[in-house]
Amino acid sequence: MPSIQEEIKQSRPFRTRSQEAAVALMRTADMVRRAVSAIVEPHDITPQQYNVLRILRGAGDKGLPTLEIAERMIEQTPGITRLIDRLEAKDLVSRQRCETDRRQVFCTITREGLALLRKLDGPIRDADDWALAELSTRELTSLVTLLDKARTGLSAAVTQRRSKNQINSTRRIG
Amino acid sequence: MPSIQEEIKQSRPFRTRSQEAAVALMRTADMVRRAVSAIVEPHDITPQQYNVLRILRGAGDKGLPTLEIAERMIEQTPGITRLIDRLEAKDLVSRQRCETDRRQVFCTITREGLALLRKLDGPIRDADDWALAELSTRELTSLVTLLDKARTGLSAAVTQRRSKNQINSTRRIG
DNA sequence: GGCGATTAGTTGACTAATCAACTATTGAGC
DNA sequence: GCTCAATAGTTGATTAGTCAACTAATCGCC
Repeated sequence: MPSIQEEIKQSRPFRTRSQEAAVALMRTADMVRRAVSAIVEPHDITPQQYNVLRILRGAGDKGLPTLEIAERMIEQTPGITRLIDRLEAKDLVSRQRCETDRRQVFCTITREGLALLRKLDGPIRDADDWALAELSTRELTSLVTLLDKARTGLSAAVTQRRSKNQINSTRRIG
Repeated sequence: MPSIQEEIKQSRPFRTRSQEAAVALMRTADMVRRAVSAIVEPHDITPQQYNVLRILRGAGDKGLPTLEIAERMIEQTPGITRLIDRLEAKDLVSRQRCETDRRQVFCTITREGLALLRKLDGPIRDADDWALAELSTRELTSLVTLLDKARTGLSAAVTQRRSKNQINSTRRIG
């Protein structure tokens, strides 16, 4: 098994365990991201676009307003408009302005979008299962619990930089 | 504590625990990435550029060849050349062609680069510690162990798409 | 020592992400 | 019902990431 120190060939060991944990977390997540990428890219969508389609399938027929989708994404992005532009261009998503509140635009997954997801469901589930096959059910539960706990602390740290819309650019004065 | 189901407001629960774990992993990693980003961006470097500087500091005076850096990065990227171009433009890194093997280019961190890292060391360590403060030392150890184990399975799944150089583009025929 | 294969890295063309600034619509208070 | 603030989303300009194709240097080996 690849200890982190070995894997990144860092000469000195980690100063703190939390630093080691943070690096392990990021490296593992990157591998998962690339595994997902390898599955969805042959169908000409990115992992983020896949994420949007999954969210919209979960949302059902009435769809969701654009920024609501952005909030639910696994990786937050300010580029939600153009992300959905690209999905709309491929006819995987359709948009319609809300009549009761004309500021909002509801996005819905199309038949084509649903068909694409159905093709990907099996491979993605298999990949997740196989990728994490090293871990027992108990270990998976434990991992999820630890990650949930970590996010509790992190949500304080990140102080929810994007309230709803774009990042609120807390940059230095200079 | 925010259960994942709640957090992403997914109507139906996860089909498998490994899927839930994969999502928890990615969401947590994204939060860590943004926390790091919030610290390093005011100094006009990206988290990836920060990662390169850290690697080069670890490598010492003799530096490292370009692609060796790419291999050690937390998030793999094929754009290593231009990433280092940007660091060189800011005088944080210097490059020098290797005399014994003129194909290689050794990259070294500059005095300015080291000075920048010194400014960031404290805040980054504090952020890691504080962010993961919800977890006890035992829990952190457990988390690292579980993540290491997960990567063992994943490295088989991802089948090391980039051997050394760029991604070897195993794309569909059509 | 010459020739094909391999390795190291760069470049060009294209796509995607980012942030600020903008329009359109709604809500709140008077 | 008018004005000011807030919300929802888009657009423009710039920067960064991606992949294929390329150059240059070295290696294997006959």
